[in-house]
Amino acid sequence: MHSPKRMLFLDFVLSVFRLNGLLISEGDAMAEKLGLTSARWKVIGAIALSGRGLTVPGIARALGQSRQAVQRITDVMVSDNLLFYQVNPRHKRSVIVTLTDAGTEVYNMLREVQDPWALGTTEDIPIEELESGLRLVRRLIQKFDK
Amino acid sequence: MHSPKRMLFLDFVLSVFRLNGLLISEGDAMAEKLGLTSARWKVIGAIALSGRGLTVPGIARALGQSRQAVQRITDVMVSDNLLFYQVNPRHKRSVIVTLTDAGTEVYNMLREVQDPWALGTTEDIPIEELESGLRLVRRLIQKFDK
DNA sequence: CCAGCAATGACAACATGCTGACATTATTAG
DNA sequence: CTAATAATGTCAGCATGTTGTCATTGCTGG
Repeated sequence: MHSPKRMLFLDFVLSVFRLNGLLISEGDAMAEKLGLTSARWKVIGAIALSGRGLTVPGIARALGQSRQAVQRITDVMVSDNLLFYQVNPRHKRSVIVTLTDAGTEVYNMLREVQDPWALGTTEDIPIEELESGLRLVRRLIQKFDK
Repeated sequence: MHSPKRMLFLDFVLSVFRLNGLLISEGDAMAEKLGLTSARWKVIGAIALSGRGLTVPGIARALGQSRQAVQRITDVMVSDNLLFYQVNPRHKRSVIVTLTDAGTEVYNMLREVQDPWALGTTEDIPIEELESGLRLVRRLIQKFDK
């Protein structure tokens, strides 16, 4: 009934909600100096990590979000000259979202803030704990993401 | 530079974002049959766990959210007869949010769905992994929540 | 006591996410 | 090849969260 595992898991779930909110705050604080928000560096990050460029639905799939939500963000970022829409030879309508030079520069500046933050945050946490935590989170993601 | 720990942590952060979205979807799916949303069972849960009743800012503090966000949810839930505002003898304006009988019933029905879900989700995950994952998440929360 | 500070409710503006619906373009099955 | 299906862009509506502001209430240090 009140099995320890059940209580433990619900505690874990609520803690993930809480951590999620705090991480977004942290991200917003870091991105603020660069005129970004956490939603925007998610998009920049997804494109940068892809190497090439991604379509809007491609970014959405990478981030696990709806394509409509991503579209709204990319439209604004194109207005802000961080991204541009490149003609897609493989699809007449679905353009490829690419980083402009300004976007690449912002991404690099972001990393100069983000990297020390990541290292500072984890300096007193053994790498094994991080690995095992990531494994758990991934496992749960896989379980829910069908 | 590209230290393994840094990459690991960023991976962890992005995975937490992803898991957060999936958990909200799971919560919405479970709560839907009861006419709730995940935002609302967070509020119901916070009140139920408190035993007595909580003020709106009290719920917000428990959930780590802004009091305005909670106020909006509780206002709707009072309209839906799940909650009611009880006069607070200790504060002329800040009422105490309490579960109605209907609200209590919904909370109990929710648990009948949620408990099997929690057990099913974790059936193939050792309790030690859950404990260590929770410890990590808590540690990060404490680090960011000042 | 009371003057200043903190907490609260109320309202507004905004950012971010979701879903639904529709038309258009791609892909696939037959 | 063609018809059905899937993917995409676009627009709309809505839920949930944030911050800011202001008036009111409560608390606290002199």
